[in-house]
Amino acid sequence: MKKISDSAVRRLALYQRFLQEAADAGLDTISSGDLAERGGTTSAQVRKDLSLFGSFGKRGLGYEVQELLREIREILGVDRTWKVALVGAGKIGSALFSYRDFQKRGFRISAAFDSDPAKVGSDMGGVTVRADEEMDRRLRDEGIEMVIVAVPAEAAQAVVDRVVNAGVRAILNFAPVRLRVPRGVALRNVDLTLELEGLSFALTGR
Amino acid sequence: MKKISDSAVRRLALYQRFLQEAADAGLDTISSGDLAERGGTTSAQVRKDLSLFGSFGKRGLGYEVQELLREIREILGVDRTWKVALVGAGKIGSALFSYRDFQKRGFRISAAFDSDPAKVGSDMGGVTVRADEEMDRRLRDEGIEMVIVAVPAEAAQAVVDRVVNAGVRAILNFAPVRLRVPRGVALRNVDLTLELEGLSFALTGR
DNA sequence: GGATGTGAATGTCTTCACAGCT
DNA sequence: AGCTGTGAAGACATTCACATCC
Repeated sequence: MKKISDSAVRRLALYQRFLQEAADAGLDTISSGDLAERGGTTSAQVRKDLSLFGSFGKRGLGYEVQELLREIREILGVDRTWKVALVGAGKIGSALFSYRDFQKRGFRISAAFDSDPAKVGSDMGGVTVRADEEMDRRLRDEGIEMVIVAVPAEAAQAVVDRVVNAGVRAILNFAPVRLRVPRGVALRNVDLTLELEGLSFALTGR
Repeated sequence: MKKISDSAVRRLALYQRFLQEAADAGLDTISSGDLAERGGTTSAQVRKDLSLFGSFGKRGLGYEVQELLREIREILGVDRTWKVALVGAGKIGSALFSYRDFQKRGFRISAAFDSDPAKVGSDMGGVTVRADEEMDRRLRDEGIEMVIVAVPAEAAQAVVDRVVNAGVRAILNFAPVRLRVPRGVALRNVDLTLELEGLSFALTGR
């Protein structure tokens, strides 16, 4: 098991998206140059990325769209459905819950939890918001594989500890804190304020 | 104007957050080691990052919390308020609108636009959602400096073209597309599905 | 003594350039 | 002829290690 950089994985996910578009447009083959252009990278980068996993192209021709799409989906593990739970049914949480793309791409949010009694029991598109206390048990019982954390910063670490303890090994965190997870648990952060601060820096220019 | 890497900027924004916490906790000085520990990096990295902008520490002592905080806020350009507009008042858009941290960190969303007549005219915490057609003029008139794009993927590029044309030079994009912007315009993408796909890859392990 | 600031060393990622297939 | 696959080169980022200063 080679070590694949985070940026390579991101690009693969992008290629997948472009390949899907190309497939929808009825294209049969696509070259590394085509993929590169759409992804804002170079053809060499595309070929290097793909070569990490095998040789999928035909020299002189390019890549067969359907075949490469299938390969990349398998590599990314998105050739199946993932069971996802949402912790925190506030504004961001509910927005994520009804985010169409998740469903479309095979990420099924089949459980939701909140510590606010006012929210517990409410229905979110077929899924009932459950009490915080039920979380640990239900995560296991329902075989949840990924958790989206959308709770206040102060609560996030405690939630994550419990989630990890319940056997979940992938976490997408929206709370603006640096979380600690054991080795072997995948963690991605979406830090909205950080992004705006990055823009601020770019405008301030230094 | 040196070239500063994206990751360095991200880390600076993190240090800023930790410094704020340290300040709130009443600490006077902090060492690169302390900052590193909280930020999941190394003390050498912290010092390198800071050294890109100057020498803020005292040997043998560390950094004076208040002073370093002030410096970093100035470097990032967050020692002021930014005028932000939101385009797309759907689920994600409205969630972002009421995201407390933006306000708290000096990002004031003072305008919102949507193309859906049903949403136009509605009030979002003191800001009235305006029609899409009014966007270009209002962006200029209100001196908007950053725009958050939360529209469907198909609409995003057109929105961005107009926004750039209206003089905005910083864009935070939530639509799952690769946008084209002219040089000189800062663009950050928050691609939620991409993040989940990254987790999927991590779990699938290859 | 203790922590910074920084050149040098190392490691990682990207780009180049071309041999090798189709 | 065209485009892939890939070593080698180059660029970039991180880590080391130590002289420097408080």
